[in-house]
Amino acid sequence: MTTDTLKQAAPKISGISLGEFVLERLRGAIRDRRYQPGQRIREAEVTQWLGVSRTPVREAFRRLQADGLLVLTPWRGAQVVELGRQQVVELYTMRRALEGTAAGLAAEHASAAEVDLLFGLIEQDQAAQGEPGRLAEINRRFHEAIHGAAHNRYLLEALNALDDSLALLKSTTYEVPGRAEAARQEHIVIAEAIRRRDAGAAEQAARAHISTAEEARLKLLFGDN
Amino acid sequence: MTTDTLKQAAPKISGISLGEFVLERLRGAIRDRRYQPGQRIREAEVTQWLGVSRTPVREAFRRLQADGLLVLTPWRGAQVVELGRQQVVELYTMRRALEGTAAGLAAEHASAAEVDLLFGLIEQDQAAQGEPGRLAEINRRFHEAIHGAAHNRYLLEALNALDDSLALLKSTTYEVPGRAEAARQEHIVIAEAIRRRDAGAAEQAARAHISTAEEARLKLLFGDN
DNA sequence: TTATTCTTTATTGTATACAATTTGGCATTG
DNA sequence: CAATGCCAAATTGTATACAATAAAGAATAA
Repeated sequence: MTTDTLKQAAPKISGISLGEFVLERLRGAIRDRRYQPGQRIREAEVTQWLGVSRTPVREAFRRLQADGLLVLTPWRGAQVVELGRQQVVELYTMRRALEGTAAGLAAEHASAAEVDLLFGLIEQDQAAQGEPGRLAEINRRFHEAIHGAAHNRYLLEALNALDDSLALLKSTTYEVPGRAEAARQEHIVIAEAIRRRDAGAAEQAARAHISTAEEARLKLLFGDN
Repeated sequence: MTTDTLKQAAPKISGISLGEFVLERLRGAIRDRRYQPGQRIREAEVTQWLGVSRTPVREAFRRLQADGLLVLTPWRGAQVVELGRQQVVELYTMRRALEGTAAGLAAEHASAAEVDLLFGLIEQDQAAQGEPGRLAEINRRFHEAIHGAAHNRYLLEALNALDDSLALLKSTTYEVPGRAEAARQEHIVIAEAIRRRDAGAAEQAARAHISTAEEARLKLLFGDN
């Protein structure tokens, strides 16, 4: 078995359906790279792992296909998506557009509490110097805060799906020397534009932030320079 | 039966799976409003309509849920999504962002043939004056041409999903007096920006185009002014 | 009569049996 | 030895039986 040897108990009385249960477990396993890109996932495998029948497993497969995490080939089943260089570039192009839009909308719609949250996270970031794990977590929450402040459910969904796709990529860009400090500075520029309700500046700052993140990512993955 | 009385023959030797077959039929039925927003779709109904078992029907339901066309409630099954005013506004916000991005990318990446196609469609549009059906079709192809010229598969997918969602709305904005002429002028501005490779101008023009379309749509649906 | 509880029925969630298809190995042949 | 065709095993696609749940109606009591 690829992931666990233990058969996991499926929720018997839990409110959610088995399909949802399997979906979340699989999504988690892919996010954590317990199923790696390119790897084939057999139905029987998941069936034994989670102690459910094939039906909910197949339902989960369909959802993950729609989210762009699995490729389903007829009669060959599911494979975790593998991202090539071109696809990474295209994903970052999408992310630049969506994060820019989110930042712009946040500048228009964010509540005072949401703005405070952004600056609170910047302070936490300052305090977490040199701890890559915590930095990545705080970074995630900073972006989630902006996504939420945009108050657009479709945009939020699209950004979540994008994050899942980017989780297919190995490691974090915070491993690049100096990336953490650069990111914090960029975050400050974005947050300040949002605070002064300057949608255009917030959008541009967010786009620039994603562009530098993309640069770091491509360097990390493919040794670009 | 809501849609057809005839039992449709499922493809026996066709290459695609029954799940895909059901998916496309259902998507079409929702696009054509044979299943209307808010309407409940029972599995047994589709089962009899298309002459397949419940399994492929349920697979199709899952995909349509992921695409935002169906709401699946546990133990209550599928309902076609109903869009309220707020959701329409949020969808158009997304569309403004994505169409703007597509136009900007098209300005950077479009081939000569793709640019020619855009202007060809503008000429066809000119010739189809006063035929709302043909105008809507040409409009669709114009936007598809831009989406394709952006050369970004994730963006393309997102725009297609968005189009499906907007198909949930009744009628076309071309019913608004003067909308056809305004749209053609806006198309020309976009196409010319793309031809002279001005990404910023193309993005702004596309955004403005979506904004006027949104205005027309809200007027049509909710009587805004 | 009205409210409430129980029962029945319709509908969806899950498991499993069966059919269709692919894949890998083996034998056969050039 | 290499190439090709065929068979068997593994795997997925589909149908269906059964379980769980919710919704609707009937019966009873206040």
